Amino acid sequence: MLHLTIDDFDLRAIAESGQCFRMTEVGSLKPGFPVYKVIAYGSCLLISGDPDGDENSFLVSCSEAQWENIYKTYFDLNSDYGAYRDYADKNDSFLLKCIDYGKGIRILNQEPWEMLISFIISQRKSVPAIRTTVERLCALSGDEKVLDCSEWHAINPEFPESIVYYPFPSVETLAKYSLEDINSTGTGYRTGYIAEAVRRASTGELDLEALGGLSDGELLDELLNIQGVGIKVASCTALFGFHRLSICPEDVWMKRVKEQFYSGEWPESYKPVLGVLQQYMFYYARLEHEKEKIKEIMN
DNA sequence: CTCCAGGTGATGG
DNA sequence: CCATCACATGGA
Repeated sequence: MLHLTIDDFDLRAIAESGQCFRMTEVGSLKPGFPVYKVIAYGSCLLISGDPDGDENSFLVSCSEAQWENIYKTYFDLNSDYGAYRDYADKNDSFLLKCIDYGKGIRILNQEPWEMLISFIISQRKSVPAIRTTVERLCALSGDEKVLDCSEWHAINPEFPESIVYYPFPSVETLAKYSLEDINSTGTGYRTGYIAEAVRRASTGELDLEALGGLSDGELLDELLNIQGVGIKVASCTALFGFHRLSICPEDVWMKRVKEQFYSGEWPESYKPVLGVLQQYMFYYARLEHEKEKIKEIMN
């Protein structure tokens, strides 16, 4: 277990801002200190706030070397989010409110292949349903790994001693599955889209690694060539899988925000980091909506 | 049981 | 170009 000091970093805001489906709460060290399980790049990390430290103190389950080599980049900790937030216009009270609310958000550096498949699955599904289907797709491989949690269990006996997890399946792994296999995970009408993307990736016709060198526009065009990938899924893959921070995925929520607060057009000055600003807005809009729903139920 | 979910492609004007 | 519509399933 490693102790770290991390500035401008909010686990909940990252986990709940709709960018990843495999970062979930798995218990807590004590009330108010949830532990998050993060599955990425073939391994699994536990991370939580440090009950004995200040708000910038965190505990992680990996070694110093793993933290430096994998997770610092994964959590995008070498970027200055204060500089991104400075793009906000001082008179844009809506964005300032979102930024205040979502301070600590990071745009994770996730794997392109996982993003592509996950966001194909995401269309017309709720986030909990997406998580379920992605987990089932990962478990299909039977490639069961076990994470030792004894140090966490020692702090809180209610925390499990070990956690089983499955890495996200590679192209080669997915290529072994039949349509029925894929469909059994709950992919519904998107099963054919996934199978076709897998087929193209396994023949080399689709080479995601090679797309990293393209411009934003070229990258989107290549992604849009994939069946079942429209502008929304392509944008999410570009932003979350290729870290293209100027690309803004426009779902129903962002369209509403754009109409209501920006008269249908994003300010030109926001465009270089619109993907980042969008993440603050999305997080705010979604959580405010949840609050409204709760109010309705109470009345 | 009903309703809806970080959409997309096909079809028809 | 824009408006509709079907689409499979899980979660609430």
